[in-house]
Amino acid sequence: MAKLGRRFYNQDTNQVARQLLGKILVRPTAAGILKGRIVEVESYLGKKDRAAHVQDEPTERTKVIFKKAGRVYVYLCYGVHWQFNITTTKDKPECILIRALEPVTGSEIMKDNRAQHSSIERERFNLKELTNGPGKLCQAFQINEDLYGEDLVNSDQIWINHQPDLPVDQIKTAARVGVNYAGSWADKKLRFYIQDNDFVSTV
DNA sequence: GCCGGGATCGTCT
DNA sequence: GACGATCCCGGCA
Repeated sequence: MAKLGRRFYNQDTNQVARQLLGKILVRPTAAGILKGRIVEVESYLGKKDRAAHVQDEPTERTKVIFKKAGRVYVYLCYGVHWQFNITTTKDKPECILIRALEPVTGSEIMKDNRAQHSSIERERFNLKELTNGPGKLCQAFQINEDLYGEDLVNSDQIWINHQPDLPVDQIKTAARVGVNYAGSWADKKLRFYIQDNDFVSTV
């Protein structure tokens, strides 16, 4: 299955967000290859978006968002959890947070990875708990600061494979999670997820 | 089952 | 010096 190219990431951010649903994230690791179907994402729309990280000028943390589309933006949340984002649109500092995946290949390795980061015993993880949240999927897929700035178009460490676009009636929209402080931007329907999918973090 | 709070630290004010 | 784009555990029902 073909790797998504620059043109895909260079579209309008909400368009990329919708089209990412159903696509396959591929992550080769030392223990084996991991694949997951993207089932939930959020758009962050640049300087005007009060929930977004970008300010007027790039900072050490946010500089990759200002570069060309299709790069990996990772950051540490609450001092504990990594969050995985993909940059879009070559002219705007916008990105998409990947909030949930459905395991496709390598779920036993994902279980190892999750157990390594937590005090929970390996056998207590069921399939659903491996990747149904932004911090969880980063544990399962070994996504951390090492991948900051990786180019999904050229990287051999992480990329996304094409799949047919989903029918629009399977895509649900909602307010984003955890951004109540963002004033009028808190209520905007910038979260997109696959209807009735078991791996979506919250409905 | 549901709810409340603690962990933990990089980033920006 | 304050604050999260979260996760997990414990307490209570």
